[in-house]
Formats: sequence, C-alpha cells, structure tokens
Amino acid sequence: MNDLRFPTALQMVLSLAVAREAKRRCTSMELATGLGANPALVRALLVPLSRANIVTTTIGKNGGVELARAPEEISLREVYFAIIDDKRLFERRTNVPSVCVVSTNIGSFFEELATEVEDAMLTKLGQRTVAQSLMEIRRIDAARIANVTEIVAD
Amino acid sequence: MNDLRFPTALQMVLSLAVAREAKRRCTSMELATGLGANPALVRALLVPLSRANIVTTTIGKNGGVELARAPEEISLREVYFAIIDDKRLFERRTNVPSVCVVSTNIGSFFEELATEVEDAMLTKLGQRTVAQSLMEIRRIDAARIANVTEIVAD
DNA sequence: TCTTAATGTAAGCATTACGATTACACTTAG
DNA sequence: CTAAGTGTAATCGTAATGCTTACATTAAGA
Repeated sequence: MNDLRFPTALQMVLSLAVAREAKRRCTSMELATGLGANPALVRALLVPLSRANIVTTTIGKNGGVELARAPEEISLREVYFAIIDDKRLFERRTNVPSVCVVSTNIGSFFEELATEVEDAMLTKLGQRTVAQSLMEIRRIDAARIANVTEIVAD
Repeated sequence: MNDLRFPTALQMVLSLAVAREAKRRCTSMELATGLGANPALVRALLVPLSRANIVTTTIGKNGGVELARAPEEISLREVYFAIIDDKRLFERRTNVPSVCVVSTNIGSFFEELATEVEDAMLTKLGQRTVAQSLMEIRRIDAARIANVTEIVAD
C-alpha cells in the first residue's frame, strides 16, 4: 500500500486556499467529501499541519479549519515536511554484516546518498508555493473545459 | 515495510565492481553473505539488472555474476531505474470525486508535480557512477580506519 | 555420462505500514 | 442546554515486500 498522506494533505491545503478567498472556514467533513475520504482521516492529518503553523483549527460550534498564513507564504516543501517528517525517502538495509569494504561502509555511503537525493527533491518542492499551485490547478481546469467544449462542438 | 530493493541492488553492484578489479565473478551466495540476505533474494534482483545490461549472469558450474560494463559507464540512475521502474515516488489518491475545481484537477496537477520531483531525484542519481561511488566508499573506509586508530592511541 | 555447482523461478508465510471506520471525549457558540 | 465542531484512540482489512524453501534448468569437468 502506498503512502497517500502527502497528496491528501496537499489537496486539503489547496481547498483551504480556495475557501480563504471567500473568507470561509472548512470543516473536516467538507474536506473529507472533496477527498472521498473519512473526516477522522482528515483530522488526523490536520494535527501535524497545525503543529507546523500551516493551518489553524477552531474547536466547537462554528469551528473548522483555515490556512494559518497566506498561500503565497506556504511552500509545498513545508507541507511535505510537516506530514512526512520522520520517514526517509530511501531506507537502508539493517543488519548488514562486515565482511568486506563494501558491506562495512555501505551504510554510511547510502546515508549520504539518500540525504543528497532527498535534498534535491525538497528543493524542488520548496520552489513551489500553495498560491502558485492553485493557479496551476485553475490553468489545468481552464484547459480541460476548453477541451470539453471542443469535443462537444464536433 | 520499507522498500529495500534499491539499497540492496546498489550494494550488489558495488561488490561486483570490486570483484571486477580482481577479474573475478561472484556467486549469488557470496553476494547474499555480504548483504546478510538470502541467495534467492539476490537472484530475484539480478533479473532486472541483467535485463538492463548492468550485470551478466552465467548459468551452470563455474557460473556467477559480473558487471556487464565498466563501472565508469554505469550510473546509479540506471541501477535505480532497472530495479524500481514501475513504482512512482509519489502515488496519487484514487477515486477522488469531482466536487470542486481542486478535487477535479488535483489528479493532473499531482501527476505533473510528481514527475518533476522524480526527475530532480533521477538527475541527482544520474550524476553518480558506480566507479565514483566505490571511490567514495573507500574514502569513507579510510576515514573510519584513521578514526579507529586515533581512538586506540588514546 | 554422471556429478556438481551454479542460476531461474514459483509458492507460501510473516511483517509492516497505512487506510478506513467507529466511537467517544472534549470544546464552544448561541 | 444543545448542536456542531475538533481531538484521539482502538480496531480491522489490505497491499507490498522480505524471507525462506523447494525444485527445475543449465553447463563444466572428471
């Protein structure tokens, strides 16, 4: 089973960015509906997002979720890091015996390699903000609609 | 459970690069010993490596495995791609309903994003060859030995 | 030709991590 | 006081992978 936490959290944040334009809050139920998922799953993901100061949750009646900052100020790297954090992209083997120069040092080497590759990935994510991503989503939507119209016209 | 195929294959290829210097072949048993793993596991990974022309296997008595090319000519990207291939780094959610502009287009958007991030990672891996990696391993080993000597001297 | 040493491959079990759901405690507006 | 929210724990199902065993296949060499 693949890890869907990042795509899920990303969609949540993007939906919150849309709601923010209307100065609205979302409930975990609304977010769950957009995902085709369960509100409890959404709330579980809200915990680390809240801890990272990406969203703000309000308990009680009329409560809900909103972005803690302007979407221009939130990078996808922050979202990824808030959600994933501990898990390394590449995990190394454990219990490798020391029987040659390779087996003895592969652990350190792989750690270096994994860090470097992971940094490259995070840098890429750091170059994108939530605001830009929302613009991109709308660009994709416009293209989709234009395409549908064209097909209908045939 | 984390996917250990890439680190496993990488160690195998590095061990084969060492063996190549001595003009030796390795058996899957030898490689498995260095990994602390089972020969059948090694042989399963040998199949895609062989298909990608990274290693050459020889069946029968006195058979075994060797690098198919010089270690300078094999990038870590090739090793990664040979082993992982199908599996995307980021998987998107399935069955997302179309209830708003975000949920309707998040799939396409995430696909674009995942491709870009994955390319960044593969580029990083493409900049490293097996030969360079082996040199790096030996550098780490030398540093480790120097450190041990220093501690013993205290 | 027979034995031996190797790869190729399929089948089955255990483990792990995550998704999904349910349930309930807690909080706050009106 | 009630309704509408979040916070969180517990449980189950499932998919992917590692690990192991077993056996078929192949080829060298006595």
